[in-house]
Amino acid sequence: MKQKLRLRQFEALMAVIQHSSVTRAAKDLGISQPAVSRLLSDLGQTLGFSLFDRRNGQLVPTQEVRFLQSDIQRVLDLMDQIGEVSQSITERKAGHIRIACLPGFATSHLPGVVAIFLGDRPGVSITIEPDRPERILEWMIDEQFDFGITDGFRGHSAVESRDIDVRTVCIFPSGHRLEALSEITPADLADEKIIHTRRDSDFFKSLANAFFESNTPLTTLVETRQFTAACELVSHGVGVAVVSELDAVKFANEKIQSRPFSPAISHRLSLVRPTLKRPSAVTLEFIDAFAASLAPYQVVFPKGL
Amino acid sequence: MKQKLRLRQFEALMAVIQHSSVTRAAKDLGISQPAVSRLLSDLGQTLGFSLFDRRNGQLVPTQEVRFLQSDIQRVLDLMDQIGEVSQSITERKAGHIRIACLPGFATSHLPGVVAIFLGDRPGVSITIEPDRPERILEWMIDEQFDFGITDGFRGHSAVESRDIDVRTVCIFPSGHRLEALSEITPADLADEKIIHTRRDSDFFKSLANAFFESNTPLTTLVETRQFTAACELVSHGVGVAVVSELDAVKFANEKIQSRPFSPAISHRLSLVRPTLKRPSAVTLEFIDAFAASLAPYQVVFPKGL
DNA sequence: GAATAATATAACACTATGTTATACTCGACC
DNA sequence: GGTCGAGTATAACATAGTGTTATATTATTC
Repeated sequence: MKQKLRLRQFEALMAVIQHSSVTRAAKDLGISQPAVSRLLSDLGQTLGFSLFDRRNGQLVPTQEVRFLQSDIQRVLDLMDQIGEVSQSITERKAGHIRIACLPGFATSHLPGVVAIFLGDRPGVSITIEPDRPERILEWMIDEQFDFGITDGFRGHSAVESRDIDVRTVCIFPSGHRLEALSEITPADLADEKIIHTRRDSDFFKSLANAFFESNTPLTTLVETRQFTAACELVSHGVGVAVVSELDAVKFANEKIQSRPFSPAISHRLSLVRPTLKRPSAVTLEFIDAFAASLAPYQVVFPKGL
Repeated sequence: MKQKLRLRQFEALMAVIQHSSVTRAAKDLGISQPAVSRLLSDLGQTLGFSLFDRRNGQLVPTQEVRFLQSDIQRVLDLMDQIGEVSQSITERKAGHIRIACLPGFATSHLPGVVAIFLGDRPGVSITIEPDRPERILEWMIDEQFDFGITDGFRGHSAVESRDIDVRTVCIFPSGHRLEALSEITPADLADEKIIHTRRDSDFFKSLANAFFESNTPLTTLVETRQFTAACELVSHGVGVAVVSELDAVKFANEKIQSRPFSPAISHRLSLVRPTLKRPSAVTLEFIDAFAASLAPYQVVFPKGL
């Protein structure tokens, strides 16, 4: 017999083994007895050996069948599992998201968002890969990741982005004379050594421009890539800095103080993903969840703008 | 969609993933392109999400599909495996045989037969369980074993047996005065202390009868259940014995000699199996192979009997 | 924008799987 | 031994899954 093995036949077989009776198996499967009867005889033909022996009116599986039984059960279980997983996927309860982000996010803001997101979705898993913006951009273009969190993004045809401007604040060590002020301007920082981001970064340019506009010289103390590093330095009393409010709140403790900076300078984050690659539903949900998590820190533009 | 997941759809899916093209997948599966096309769309409907994205004319599986891919592949592999195993079973190349036997067989004659039998059948496995005849009989009745090798079997409705009479020989230590004889009679053993099997065994009764007929007293030295033990004792020079030729040849070495015994006494072995339980094809093959292996030791009855 | 290739859709054929009706098989019981 | 009933197999037919060919639609390429 060149017939193919069919799942339905296996289902019938296992049901009959379980119930030792074609009639009961049929009832269990919710179909008629003759249907089961034929499924079995077809299967027997295909396999080439008899499946059951009668013994006092009971059907007992032959040794050959018992030999195959565990494999057959495994197939049926796997099929069920696939069904369940695909169900989870459509309900956005399963899937995998690969996230590339700036190092600062990997350690501070992102984990909290991820934890909440996964809490409700037992089947979802997430990979987080922190690196420099240039590398994140590459990864998006290569479609190696589903979602990226970066800054200084200039746009790219293969990358779709959604920009979020986050408020920034001036931070300084506790007990500093600036503590007396409720808002800090460049002029207030005239005599301070400043920790700031790289000179080629957009954020530095905005900052430098603010100082230039108020005719205040900007004295560099440390130049760093990351706001986190700046916060760390300030908390050790090394100097003052203007950083994203997002980072400032993570570092808020007795050693560090923050005040709004005027003129308001925003730090532009870009939530990016590969344009051409169709994102999975969970990925989109995650991006939304992440964007929402940033809302409290987001710059609210005046309506007129 | 309440549709059921079908194997054929999975086959189509994997083929398309492999070839990145519906047309090539169809060619690979040996069916028409529209058939594959519909299998995919049906599967997509059932699963509830799209399966592929087009990219430069290539079809790339969505993340959801990749998430399920390994499970799907496993199902297909398992189905193949089941097909192959069942093929092996019908070709008598796979299965399992549970053998219960007398302890003597487990160590001497049986392993050789098993080794040759398995050599030609890579998928077959065998369990050997040595024990006393009473236990072997129980196991047959309970159908816990497929095949038993025993002696002193009296018949039982639930057990089918095939008796084989094995020649017996008289064994004695090398250098013994019996070495001079070409055949040994009870009279020759009149002054010997004899190692023999239990008094309630059939074999002992035949032996005792032979002595009785020739008016020779039978002096017991050791009473043992097993021929193997008797051989062992004889090889240590303890005494003489009449044992199955089967055991005698295994112990044939410089320390031990054997001669035919007259009158000829046979040792009746019974190859047994559960009557009601339909034996697997490999089991029957094995029983035949085992019976054949005993042929050289079997008593040839005169035609007139 | 036309030509070509790939894929989807339509209409239909055959097989798997379901149905109901009915015949067979076997142990229980008189 | 004959009858009964339970369980199972077979027959005849309906429906859904899976195949076909023909054709429309869509994507890619020049």
